[in-house]
Amino acid sequence: MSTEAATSGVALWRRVADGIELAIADGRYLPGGKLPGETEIAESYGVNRHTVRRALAALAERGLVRAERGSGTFVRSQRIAYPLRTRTRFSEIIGAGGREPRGQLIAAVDEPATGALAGQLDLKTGAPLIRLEALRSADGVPISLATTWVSAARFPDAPRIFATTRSMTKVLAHYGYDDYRRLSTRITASIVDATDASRLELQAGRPVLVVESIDVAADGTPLLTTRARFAAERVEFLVEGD
Amino acid sequence: MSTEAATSGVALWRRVADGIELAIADGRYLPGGKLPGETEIAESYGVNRHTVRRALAALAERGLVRAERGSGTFVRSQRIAYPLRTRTRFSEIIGAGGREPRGQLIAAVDEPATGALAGQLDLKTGAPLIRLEALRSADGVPISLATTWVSAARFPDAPRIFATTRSMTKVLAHYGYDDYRRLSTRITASIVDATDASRLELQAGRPVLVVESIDVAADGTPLLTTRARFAAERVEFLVEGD
DNA sequence: CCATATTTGTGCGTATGTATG
DNA sequence: TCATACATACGCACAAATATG
Repeated sequence: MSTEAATSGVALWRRVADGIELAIADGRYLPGGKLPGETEIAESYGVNRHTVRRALAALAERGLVRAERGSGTFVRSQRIAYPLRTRTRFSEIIGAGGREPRGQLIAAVDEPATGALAGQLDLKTGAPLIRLEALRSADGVPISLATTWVSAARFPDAPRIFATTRSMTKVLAHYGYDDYRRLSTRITASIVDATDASRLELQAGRPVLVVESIDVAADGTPLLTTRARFAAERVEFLVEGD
Repeated sequence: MSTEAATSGVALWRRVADGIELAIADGRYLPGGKLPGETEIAESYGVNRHTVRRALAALAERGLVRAERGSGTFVRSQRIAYPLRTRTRFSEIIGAGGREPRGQLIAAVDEPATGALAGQLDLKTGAPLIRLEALRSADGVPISLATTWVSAARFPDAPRIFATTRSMTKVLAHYGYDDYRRLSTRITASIVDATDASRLELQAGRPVLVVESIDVAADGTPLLTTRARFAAERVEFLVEGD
C-alpha cells in the first residue's frame, strides 16, 4: 500500500491510536477531558478523518475514550482498581486510591432463608435473615450495589449499626467478630436491571460485574453472604498473584 | 399484603422462584430443558400467572433460566466454573469439568509492538510481535476469544506450533519454557463487539468478561500478554482463597 | 426561542496493496 | 497470470446532536 507508511509497517490508524493512547498515559489529555476534534487530530497526524475515527473507535472499544455526538470525544476517567483478596474491605480499597469512600444503607428487610441462602450460611431453610441493601460510592460516584444476608438471630441490630457506622466490618466487630475473611468469590457479568441502573446512575444496557461471596469467621463459621453488582465501566478487578 | 403468605412471611413470588430453583438444583429440570408453561406452574403452586412471571423474571435476571417468546422458558446450562490461579490452563480447567476442550487458531499476524504492549513484554516499542487470535470452546460451545502477543524474535514459530498443538502451553514448552505462571490478571466487563459476537455465537448487546493477563517465566521474564473475552453467560470466575 | 457553527455519525464512491486460489 | 476478496486509506456530502450567542 503506498498510503501505508513504509517507515514502520504498522497500519496508519494503529499508529494514530497508539499516539493518542500515549498522550492519555502521559497526562497530556486528562481524565474526563476533551480530545481535539477529529478533523484537528487528522490534520496533526496528516491523515484522513476516517483514519482518526478508526483509531478512536479502537480506543473506545477498549474503554479509554467515549465519543459524544455534537460534543466531542472525551477521555474516560480511570477505572478504580479493586484487588480481590481474602480480606477485601471496600473503604480500605477506595481510601487507598485517595478517594472518599461512602456506604449508604438503602433498605433493610427481614426475610426467611431460602434453600440456597440457608445452605451458604449453614442455617436451616426458613431461618430468619436480614437482607441489607447498600450503595457504595467513591467521591460521590456510585460504584456498587451490595445485597447482604445475615442471620437475624445472630445479628439482630445489623440494620441499625450499619446505618450509623456505614460499615459491615463494624457490624461484625460489634458482635465480637473482629476477624473475618472471604471464603469464596464468584465473578460473573450481566446487564444492569432497571432499579440497579438508576441507583448506580448507569444507562440501560450497560454491563455490571456480579460478585457473589461468602465471608466466614476465623473458625470458619459463615457470617454473611453477599451479591454485589459493580458498574463495570468504573472498576477493574485485580487478582493477586501469590 | 393479604396475598403474601402468612405461613412463612416470604413473598409468594420468592417462594415460587425458590421452588423452581430447587427443582433445577435437584435436577428435576435439566440444563437446556424446558420448564412447564407459566399457567401450568401457576396452577401447581396455586398462584396467579403474574406471580409466576415475577418469579421467572427473577431467575432470568440471575441467569438461571432463559425465556423465549412463543416457545417457553428454558433452564440455562450451567456456567463453567473457571478458577483464576497463577497456573491457569484452559484445557485443564475445561477437562476437569468433564467437558471436551478445544482451541482453534483463527489468525496469526505479525505486527510491531505498540508502546503499551512493549512495556508489558519488556521490549522496545516497534519490536516485532506475533499476534495470535484463538477461539476456545467446551463441548463445541464457544467460551472465549483470546488475543495473545508474543515476541516474534523469541517465538518465531508460535503460529505453526499453536495451530498443530492447539495449546499455548506447548508453544512455550517447545522453546524451553516448561514452567510459567500468571503475573497479573485484570478483570473488566463490556459489551461484545460485532466480530466477537459472531465468533462467540452471542447476540448483540450481551456482556463479555474481559481478562487481561501477563504470563512470565520462572525467572520473571515476561513471555506473553493476553486479552481474552469470555462469554459472560457461559462462565463464572472463581477466585481462590489462600 | 432562534439562527448558526461545531462536532460526531453515517453513507457512498474510489483507489491501492495483500492474500488466496 | 488472472480473478476475486478483503483490509486500508482517502475524499466528499449530509444527518443528527450539541454549543453558543
